Amino acid sequence: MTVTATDAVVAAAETAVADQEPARLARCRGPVLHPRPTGRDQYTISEVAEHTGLSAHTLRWYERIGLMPHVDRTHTGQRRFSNRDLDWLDLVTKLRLTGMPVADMVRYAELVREGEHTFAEREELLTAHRADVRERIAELQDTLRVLDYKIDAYADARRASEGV
Amino acid sequence: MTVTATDAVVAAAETAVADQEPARLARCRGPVLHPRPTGRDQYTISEVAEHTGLSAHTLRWYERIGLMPHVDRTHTGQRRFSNRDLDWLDLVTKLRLTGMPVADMVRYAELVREGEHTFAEREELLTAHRADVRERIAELQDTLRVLDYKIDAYADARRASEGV
DNA sequence: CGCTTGCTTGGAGTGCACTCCAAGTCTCTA
DNA sequence: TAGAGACTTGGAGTGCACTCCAAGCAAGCG
Repeated sequence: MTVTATDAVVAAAETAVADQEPARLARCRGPVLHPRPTGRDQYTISEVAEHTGLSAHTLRWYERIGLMPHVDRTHTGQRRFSNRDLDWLDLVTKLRLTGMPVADMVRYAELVREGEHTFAEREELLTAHRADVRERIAELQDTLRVLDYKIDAYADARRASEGV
Repeated sequence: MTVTATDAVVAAAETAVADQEPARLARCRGPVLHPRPTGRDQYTISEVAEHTGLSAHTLRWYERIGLMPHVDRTHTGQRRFSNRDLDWLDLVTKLRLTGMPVADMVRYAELVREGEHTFAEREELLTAHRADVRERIAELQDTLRVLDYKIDAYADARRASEGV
């Protein structure tokens, strides 16, 4: 497989998001547990597992079902993940945490592999998922109100019985 | 099974949340699709399925695994759900939508059956779940930012190619 | 009375997303 | 160079939350 100009453009687009993300979101999180070592572009499967929190099993399974772009191999066939692979896994992990079905992520991965002419469909897919995510946030906040109410009720009951 | 004073108190506490909820949350939703008919306290399983969006299979299964309080039966053994059952199902549905495992909901149902002395543990259980929900909202909002960024990028690409 | 439709049960089946296994190969450290 | 430990594969197994099935009972209608 050769790397075409189109591939490069797509890859750049794909990578840009992950690249700019840590900076934007840094304030939301504590220190990253397993910072990516700088100046390296080769990771064993267990290093990637450690870094992403996915199991090595899951990483192999992702590759089997077409959710990973082709991962480099050593001359003896062992996987060597690149920083770009890690970027991709960061995105996949985010989408997974927001409940996107694996089948949809595989579809998205296919579109990415197919090149630039799938931009429109990718945008559609992500837009649909964004609507989902927004709905789910609303549901969660809905439930949060109920939880607050009930927890308050139980706390009141506790205080009343302790205070007597 | 007799209804004790404790049961009544607990039931009132359980019901209160569901009762006050539609009013509070009405602004967030369109018209309710299947409003509960007034002046009725007897529903067949298919009516409840229609109302809650759960399947009749699922309702029977909820009862089997102890997620429903005992449901009344006709003299021939058919289920007749009460308004209180519907209130309970509303809560269960909310908790389920926010990803509470069924096992945890069953545990909560048990605590409710056991009476007032389990208030503290119920509060704990709900508080733990609330923390979960908050974390998940944060995750979703995190991903929302990434989605916005990527969708924008694709939209820009589309506009650029159309505008040339 | 027969027909249709709805309800009952325990148990089996489904789909998703992993998760593990067995048997063999490779890499690293002493 | 020997041994520990990490890596490989296809396929089987797991856990969750339903989802359906078969066989039978019950209610309402023409």
